Amino acid sequence: MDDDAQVALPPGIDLLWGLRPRPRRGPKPTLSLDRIVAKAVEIADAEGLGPLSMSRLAEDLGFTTMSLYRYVASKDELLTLMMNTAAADVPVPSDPAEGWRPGLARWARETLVLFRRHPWALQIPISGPPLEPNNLAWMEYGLRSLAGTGLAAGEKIGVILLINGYVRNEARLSGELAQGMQQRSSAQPTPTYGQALRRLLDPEKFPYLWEIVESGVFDDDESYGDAEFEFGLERVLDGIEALVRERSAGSASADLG
Amino acid sequence: MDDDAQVALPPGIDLLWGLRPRPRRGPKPTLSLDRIVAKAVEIADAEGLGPLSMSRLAEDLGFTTMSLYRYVASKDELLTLMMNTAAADVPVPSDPAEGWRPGLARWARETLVLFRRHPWALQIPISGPPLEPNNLAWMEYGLRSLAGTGLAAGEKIGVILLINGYVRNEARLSGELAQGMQQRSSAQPTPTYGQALRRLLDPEKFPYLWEIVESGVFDDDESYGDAEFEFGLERVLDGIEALVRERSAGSASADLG
DNA sequence: CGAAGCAGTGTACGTGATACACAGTTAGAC
DNA sequence: GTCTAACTGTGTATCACGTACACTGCTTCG
Repeated sequence: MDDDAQVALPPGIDLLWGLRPRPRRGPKPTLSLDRIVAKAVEIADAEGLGPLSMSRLAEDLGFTTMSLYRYVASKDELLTLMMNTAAADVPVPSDPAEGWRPGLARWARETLVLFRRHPWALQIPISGPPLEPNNLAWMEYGLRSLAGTGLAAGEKIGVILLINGYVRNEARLSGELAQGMQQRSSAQPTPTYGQALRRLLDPEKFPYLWEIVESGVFDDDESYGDAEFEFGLERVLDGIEALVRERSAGSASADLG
Repeated sequence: MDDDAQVALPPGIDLLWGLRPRPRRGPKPTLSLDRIVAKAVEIADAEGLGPLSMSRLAEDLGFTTMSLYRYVASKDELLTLMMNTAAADVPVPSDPAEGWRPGLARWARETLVLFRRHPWALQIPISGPPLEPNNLAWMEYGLRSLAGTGLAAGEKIGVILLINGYVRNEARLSGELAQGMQQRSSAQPTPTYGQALRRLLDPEKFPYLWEIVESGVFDDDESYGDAEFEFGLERVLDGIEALVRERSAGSASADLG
C-alpha cells in the first residue's frame, strides 16, 4: 500500500529525482551516467540531434553500444537527461529588489542563451510540461520575479509560458537562419531567401511579399539579431505590464479595505 | 548558360512550383502525388508523424513501398509537400476596410486552427524560411493587413514572425496538454501535472512553483483554452500597436511636408 | 513499328534502436 | 572464507525504416 511507485512517471524523471535504486553489488562501473550525458550533449551541441545515435555516442566514449543501456533505459530517457543537463547552468538568484520587469527580461535573455548554446533542445519532442529538476528550477527562477505582482497563479503561469514561447520562437528563427548561412557557405550553392523568392514569386499574386523582397531585407543574412529580440521582448513585456497594472490596482483597493 | 536550374532549391520546392518536368511516355499512372500526400496528411492528422512511415503509407494506399518513390524523391520531400497541403485551406481575402489589428487577429486565429488541425506541422524539422506556395500565400495574407501601417519592410516581417511564433507556441502548448490527457485516459496511469509536481517538488526549494501547485491550476486538464489564447494575443497586438502608432506619427509628419 | 522512357514491383542493403544471453566481477549472506 | 545473487561490459540477433537497384510490362514519340 505504498503510494510511492504507484503512478508512472515519464522515463528518466525518476532517475533525475534520485528515485531509482542504485545497484549495490557487481563490478565497479567504468562508465558513468554523467559521462554519457555530457558526451551526448557535446555531440548534439556540435552537430545536432541527427548524428547523435547510440552507437556514435558509445564509440566516442570508447565503449560498445549496448553498454550505454546499463545506464539509460532508452534513447528517449537519454534525451530527457540531456534536457535536464542543458538547463543546468542555473541562473543566479536575482536581487529581490529587482523589479518584475527587469527580472523577467533577464530571465528571457538567459533562456535565449540556453537555446543558442543547445539548439537541439528546441527539437526534442516534448510530451508535456517539464518535470526535470533543472527545468523546474528554471521555471521557479522566472516565477520569482512575479512574486510581488499580485497576479493569480494561473496568470503567472500564463506569463511564464508566454515569455518562454517568445524566446523559443526567436531562438528557432535565428537557428534556422544560421543553418541557412552554414549551408550557403558549404559545397552546393543554396540561394539566399531573397534570391529564391525572386525566382519563384509572381509579383502580381504576391504583391505584399514582393514589396518586402524588393526592399532587400531578405538578402542579407544578418536579419535576426539581438536588437530584434530586445524589441520584441519589450513589446511582450508591455502587454504583461498592462495586466500587472490592472491586477495591482484591483488588489491594492482590496488590500486597503 | 540558362540560369533556371542554376541554384539548388530545397527538395520538393521545385515540384510545388511546377518546375519539375512532367513525364511524357510510359504507362498511365495509377497512383498520384495528390493521393499520396493527402493520405499522408490523413495519417499524420490522426496518429502523428511517428506512425507515418513510407511502408505504412503505401500499405494504406494499396501499393508497395517503392511505388511511392516514383512520385516523391524522399520522405523529406514528402514532408515538404504535406506542409504545403496543410496550409492549403487558404484564407479568404479580407475586407480591405478591415483595420490592421482585427486583420492580424483573424490571421492569428486562422493560423491557430491550422496548427490544431495539423499538429504534426509543428514538429516537421524546418531548415529555413518557408518556400512552399501555400505557406507563402499564408504569409502574404498576414502582410496584407499591415499594408497601411507605414511600417518598414523589416518591421512588417518582424511583426508577422512575432505573431506566427506566438500562435505556434500556443498551439504547441495546447497540443502537449491534449496529448497528456489522452495518455491519462489510456491504460497506464499517468499522473496529472499537479500530482506529479506534488510528489517530486520540495516546497522549500521551489517555493514559488509550490504556491502555484497548491493553487490547483495544474490539476484540471482544461488549462489552456481559447480565452488564454485571446488574452495573450491582445497583449502581443498591444505591443505591435505601440510600434504602429510610433511609425504612423513619424510618417504622417513626413508626408505632410 | 521499334526503342526510349516510365509505372509498379521485388529484392537487398545500411543504419539505428534495442532484446537477450554470456562471461567475468563484486558485495553481502552464511 | 566461501558462495551466490546482482551487476558490468560485450557480442549477437532482430526488427523497423529509408531507399538504391534491377526487372517486367506498357505507352508514346520518332
